[in-house]
Amino acid sequence: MQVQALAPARAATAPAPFDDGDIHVIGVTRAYGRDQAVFGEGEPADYIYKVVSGAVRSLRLLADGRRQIADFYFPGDVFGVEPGAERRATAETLGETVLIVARRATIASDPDCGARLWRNAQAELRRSRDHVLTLGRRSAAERLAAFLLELAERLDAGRTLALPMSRQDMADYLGLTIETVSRTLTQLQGERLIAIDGCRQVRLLRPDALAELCE
Amino acid sequence: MQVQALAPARAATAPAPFDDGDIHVIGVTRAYGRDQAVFGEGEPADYIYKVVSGAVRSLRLLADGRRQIADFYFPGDVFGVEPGAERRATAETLGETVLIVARRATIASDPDCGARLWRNAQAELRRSRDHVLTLGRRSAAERLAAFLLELAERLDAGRTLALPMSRQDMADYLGLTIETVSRTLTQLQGERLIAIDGCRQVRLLRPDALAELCE
DNA sequence: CGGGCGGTTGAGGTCAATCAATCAGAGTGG
DNA sequence: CCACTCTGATTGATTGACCTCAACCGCCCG
Repeated sequence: MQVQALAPARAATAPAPFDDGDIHVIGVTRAYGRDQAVFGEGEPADYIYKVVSGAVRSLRLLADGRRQIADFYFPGDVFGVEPGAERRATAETLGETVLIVARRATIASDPDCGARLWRNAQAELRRSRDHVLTLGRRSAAERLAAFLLELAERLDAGRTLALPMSRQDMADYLGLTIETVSRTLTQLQGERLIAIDGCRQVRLLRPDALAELCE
Repeated sequence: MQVQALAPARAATAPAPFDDGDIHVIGVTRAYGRDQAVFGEGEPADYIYKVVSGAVRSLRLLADGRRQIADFYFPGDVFGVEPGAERRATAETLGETVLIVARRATIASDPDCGARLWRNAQAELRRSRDHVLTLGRRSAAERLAAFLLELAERLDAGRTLALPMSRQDMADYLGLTIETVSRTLTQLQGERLIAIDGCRQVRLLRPDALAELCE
């Protein structure tokens, strides 16, 4: 769980555009190591980011160390766009990750950047609303089922899913403990809804039944 | 908890602008009774709304009836703006409520409506992120403390807070049961952090201590 | 071979849910 | 004005899902 906040990002290469998706900005690609901080809560929000490869978690901490992951970002996702001057959450890489980084001001040069930012914010809001439903009202098994299905969709994986995050990250996203995540996964495996092939690989044997669990 | 979905909204008066705040649209004011549906999940998302007086809850239901309130809207708040064609949640009034209603298309006529929609979505997203932290990682007492403080701020109440919603609504927002909400409020009262004057009125005796509970 | 790390499994504890009365206030009708 | 009812809130007793604490496992790497 240690984050190498001070380790420098690994080399900035030539400028590259935010080419796919609908937010276009000229930026610089940057490679990060595992568990590196991209930005921290309270820092100035001067840059925006787009994931090229790898993955990022956005999280908040309570004073006693309790941790809640608000969202994950995968290739193609834009993150770090905020209306205020200050970051309201910390962003960290999950594994080796490449990002495009652009000054926040850059994006305003886009003629209808407003509409694009809006759609981007709406996509995050939609996920956040699903997340609220999951955290507020679903059981551990239902949380895991919803999580695996969402992940399969966002990663465009078929039924074989390579988990980009640790059990701890899953727990902190789902509002559970690492032990409950582990137990619940083996329970789902026992019910033949999933198969676990090494701890970072899951096959969805019955996506229909998983979806039913989420109603 | 019954919603009078079929009861007609009470009279539409002369056109009125979305005058304050930053989203401006010509619309029509409309009065709703208590617990009336403004729109339902799955319906077409053709209109947007602004609260004039009263309050609105936005909620989702699981198949077995579990209910999660995603957000409340108070005077000045705009809600019902969605990128898709279909509503992803139900909106219902809490008590007697007046809304301005406008066709969704109307808003696009605003030159930089994109930027305004973006700020609006960001405000909702910010609240949703706080909500995720609360649901994922806080105890019942911490949830209530955070809720009361947020409410006081959004309603611009001082220390004396008129709750616009029932215990059931609070429970469904906070991911608790009505019994736990009730018990926890009396516990906070016992600790002299709040005083309860009739079940719809709360005084925050020690907002500092409540804030500390939330870290 | 030994140590470390992430994950799994087990035993027991805890906080909130559930089930069940009881209570308080608002509205109704005698 | 006082029963009576209905609804929402409170309180109590018990249960249960998930957490905590602890041991263990498997894998990687030195």
